[in-house]
Amino acid sequence: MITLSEENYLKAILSINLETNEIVSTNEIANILETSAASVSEMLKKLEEKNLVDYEKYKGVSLSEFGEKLALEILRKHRLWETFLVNKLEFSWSEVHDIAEQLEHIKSKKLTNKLDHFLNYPKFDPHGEPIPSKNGIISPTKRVLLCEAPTNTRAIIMGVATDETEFLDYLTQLNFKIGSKIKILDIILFDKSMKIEIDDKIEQISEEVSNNIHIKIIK
Amino acid sequence: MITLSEENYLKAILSINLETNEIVSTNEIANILETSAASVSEMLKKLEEKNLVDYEKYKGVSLSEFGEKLALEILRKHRLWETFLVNKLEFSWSEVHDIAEQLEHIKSKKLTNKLDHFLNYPKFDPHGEPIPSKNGIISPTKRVLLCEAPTNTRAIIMGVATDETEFLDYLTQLNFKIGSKIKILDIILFDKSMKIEIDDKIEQISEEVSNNIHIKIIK
DNA sequence: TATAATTTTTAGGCAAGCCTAAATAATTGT
DNA sequence: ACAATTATTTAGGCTTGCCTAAAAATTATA
Repeated sequence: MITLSEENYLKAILSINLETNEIVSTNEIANILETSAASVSEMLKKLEEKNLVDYEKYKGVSLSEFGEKLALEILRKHRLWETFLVNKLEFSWSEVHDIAEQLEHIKSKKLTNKLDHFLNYPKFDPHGEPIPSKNGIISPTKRVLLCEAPTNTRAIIMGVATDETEFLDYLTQLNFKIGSKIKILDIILFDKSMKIEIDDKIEQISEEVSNNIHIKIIK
Repeated sequence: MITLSEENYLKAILSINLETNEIVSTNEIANILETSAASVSEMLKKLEEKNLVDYEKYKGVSLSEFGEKLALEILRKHRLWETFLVNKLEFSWSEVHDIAEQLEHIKSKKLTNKLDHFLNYPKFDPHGEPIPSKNGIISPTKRVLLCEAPTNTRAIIMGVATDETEFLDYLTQLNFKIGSKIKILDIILFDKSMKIEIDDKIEQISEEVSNNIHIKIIK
């Protein structure tokens, strides 16, 4: 059995490694977990014992195959729960992290998979971070939302962040489709609404809409 | 801050007390928590320190006002999560307990209340146990389901256990309403379907239906 | 009511996970 | 290259929550 602390160490190692792609140092872990380097050293020895990490004293640590599998499961749970909190319980993006931090430790594969199904197999969490699949596959790219792009950006629509019928109907009406090429002509400071060029027409969309459109920037 | 172990002790004391209405003994707690009486003694001292229980050595323990409040919150969370798992994620009644045992320790009042709202303020969990309200009010009666009553029972319909439209429409069609007086005329052994007398008419309903009707037995 | 049986508490220990201080290894700058 | 700095590990201690064995209190029984 893996303890809650061990799970947090694995998660920390994974998240540092996803950022740096390098072997992870004791201090980096200590910073993230807000603990002492001494405690980290101790724990790394235990994780090595359990074959969850590959650790060389004074050199650094990386996840073993098994450790990575577990860490990805925790990350998957974290991001699925965040999605649940925002999409189903109507929490705002900013307040879900601490709760998901607790929920990610709930142990039940069946629960995770049923939650995934209930949420309609989301690919990104409410922060735009990719959700690892059941098999531990994780997209390397953070989603870019239309609302985050600056004026004059040219982009291709990649997906939507919500499946609400009203929203999808509205997109159809605007002729916004996966693959459509758009250009941001203007962003109104007051309400962050956008003037968008699409198919040689100009449409104005609110932030609530641009917030829910996933794009890839081109050129 | 209250620890996970402490929460489990409070919950154990509450559940024993709800059954017996008496001061709770060390051994009873040890049995429920599958731990030693010695450990229980130790913990009771700590809980007393924190004003969570009233404890007299060798005599027994009861929850303080504050301890009871916390224990009811945990019970509320447990039963709300069970309801979520069954009603939303389509778990069966029998497999949710262990998962809810984990979920009940998630700390966020806002989450609990939003979950309650999302579930449409259920009064009973999938096992028919009453769910404590936000203010810690808990109905003293376990729900009785129509499917659990024997032949010849006269009863009044008190509520439904699901809000599915198809189900509610069917009830309307049968003229089953809150307050309707019914009598169980016969229960078919083979499929547990019931012959019910209502308004001088006789209707036959399947177990799936009787399973979802909440009654009060009369006479 | 005195003794036996049971229940509960105390005493002493153990593992997990944290800490600080001290020692050791690795890295950096000259 | 080697001294100074920084990073990491080891040593020794603390708390929480558990354990077993023994002692003390309570309850049951003869």
